[in-house]
Amino acid sequence: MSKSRLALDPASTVACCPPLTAQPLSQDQADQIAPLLKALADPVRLRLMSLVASHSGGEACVCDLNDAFDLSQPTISHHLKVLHDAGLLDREKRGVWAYYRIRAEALASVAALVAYTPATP
Amino acid sequence: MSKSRLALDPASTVACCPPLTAQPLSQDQADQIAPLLKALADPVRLRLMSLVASHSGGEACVCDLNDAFDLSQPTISHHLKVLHDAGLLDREKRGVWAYYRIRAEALASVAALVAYTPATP
DNA sequence: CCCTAATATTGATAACCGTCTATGTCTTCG
DNA sequence: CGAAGACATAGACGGTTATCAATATTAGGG
Repeated sequence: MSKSRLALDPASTVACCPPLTAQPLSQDQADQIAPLLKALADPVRLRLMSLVASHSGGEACVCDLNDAFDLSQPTISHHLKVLHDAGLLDREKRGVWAYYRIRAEALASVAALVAYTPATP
Repeated sequence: MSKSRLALDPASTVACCPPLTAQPLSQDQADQIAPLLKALADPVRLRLMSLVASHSGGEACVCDLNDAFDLSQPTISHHLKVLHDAGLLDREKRGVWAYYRIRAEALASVAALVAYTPATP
């Protein structure tokens, strides 16, 4: 099943797919990448991603993230889990704190998908 | 009443937002762009988008799209409506047939969001 | 004018999702 | 050890979604 890409982390197998506009996606390709978009498709999770990404050092502690929202701590924890399970965030526990950081490869997969390659005449 | 077109001023649906990795998204920005991702975040709709985009002439008739799936005609019609309402597809009725085509600006909004602008040291 | 074919809409149902409260698991510190 | 703090997990609940069968709508052809 090796996709012959630069595999930095074995766990993710983050797809995969040619641009939407290049050729019809197979069902398998669509099934692989849809979960990534689904994980992103929530306002809270989008803000979490942007907070993590733009935090100094490229990582953010849950304690910082909780304060940015009017939501309960378990709710934020749930959203972080969704993003982590989708392969969009890495988690590292250091002492009592948990730090999250963007998985650039996963974002790149989405970017490749929605890249608009101009004309199909 | 039928609000089949909610905020369907096309210009307003093509947000909006800086790259995820550039700075924290405001809640308003997140609320604007999340629906686009939500509309995309389904395997059937991803395949519909890619089928439309890669069809000759840049447009596809529903009659062509139905045959590509093992789903009922109303289900495909529903997914096309979701994409249309999100501003991702344009619809044109010609005679008995309905033709859909990609709204490049909407896709570009998503592309801008997930674009990975390298390091924030 | 009806008949047929192409899409859209409606209404129902089962599955899923976001949120909360309550509780569990570690880790550190006194 | 035992208490406190940071985070995760479990379970419940209301709202949303994907799907289908049935029906409505519209357009073109006899």
